[in-house]
Amino acid sequence: MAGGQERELYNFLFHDELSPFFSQLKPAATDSAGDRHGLNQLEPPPFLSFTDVLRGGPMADYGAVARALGLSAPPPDVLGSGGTRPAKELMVDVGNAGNSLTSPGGGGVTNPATPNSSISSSSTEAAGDEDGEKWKKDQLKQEEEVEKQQAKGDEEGGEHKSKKVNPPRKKGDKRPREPRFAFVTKSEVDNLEDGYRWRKYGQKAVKNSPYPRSYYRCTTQKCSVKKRVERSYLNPTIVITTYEGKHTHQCPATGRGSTHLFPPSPALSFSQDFVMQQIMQQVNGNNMQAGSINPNLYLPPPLQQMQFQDYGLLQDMIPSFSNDDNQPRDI
DNA sequence: CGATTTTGACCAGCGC
DNA sequence: GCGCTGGTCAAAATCG
Repeated sequence: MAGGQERELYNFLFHDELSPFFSQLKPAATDSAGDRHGLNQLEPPPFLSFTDVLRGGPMADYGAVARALGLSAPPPDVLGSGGTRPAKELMVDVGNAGNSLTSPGGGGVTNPATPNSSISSSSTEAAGDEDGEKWKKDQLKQEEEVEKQQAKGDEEGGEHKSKKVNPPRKKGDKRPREPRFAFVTKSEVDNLEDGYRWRKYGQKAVKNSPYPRSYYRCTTQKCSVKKRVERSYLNPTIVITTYEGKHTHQCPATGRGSTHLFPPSPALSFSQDFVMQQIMQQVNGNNMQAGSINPNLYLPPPLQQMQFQDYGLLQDMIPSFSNDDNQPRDI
């Protein structure tokens, strides 16, 4: 991967789509006076461990987020501080993080004790209990429908090749969203190497943006993880990668002697795997013993994370991400 | 030749 | 109801 060392990575945790995230950026935010909202403003508070972050830690409330982002009261030393950060991360739970791909009771690879699970509950709550209930109902309903459809399909003798036959959903049946995680990455390349293999299945123009959004699916059979990749139109060096779903397999990269010493533990969600990989890259770059790092206990200083739990909040926050002026290129 | 990408069309959800 | 938009499909094109 070309941009491995040349990027700043921002991971966010928030609800709902990323699209409005950048599409609503105001160009005006890029003027020089707006520097205080630049990416370099994203100086999170001290150290957050993954556990902290994923459990809805210190960044969970708007005030903290806003402060950290310099929306209202930026820390005086945020600009250009920490000159040698190879990467910054903010992790965004982009949606139904509470609904693990592995269905409740489905066992699967989900470890109920994973930080991810913790996020989900808190973020789901943040999203609103009603929605949560609704989703559960929808899912149950959909499962029933799917079963019916499958039974019917079997009787009728298989797949007919009309479009849109795959999702046998009824009108009004909302498709349940997978847990989603967005990573905002400063990178030259769109398709960031995350160890998995992806096949592009679509591309759409993004409203208010000259840059298209690409849709990828994990090429591994039976793995339904998807990701979307788009660029910020205000800051083309920023790539927003949104992962949806959970890998049901090990990371191919780790299977063939990748430099990441992290085992693709099924206990970690794919997103965490990814974050871990990013961390390990950073860690390795800092002459640290990757194998000695416990992801739950240690977050390398170069990686600083924030968690946002409210989509509306994100929208408010976005302008602070839009301005790339005088962004520190601390590579 | 299989895998992947491109691209236009289709569909669903949502706001007005 | 209509139009807009996001997401997906699938045939064709391209790549390795």
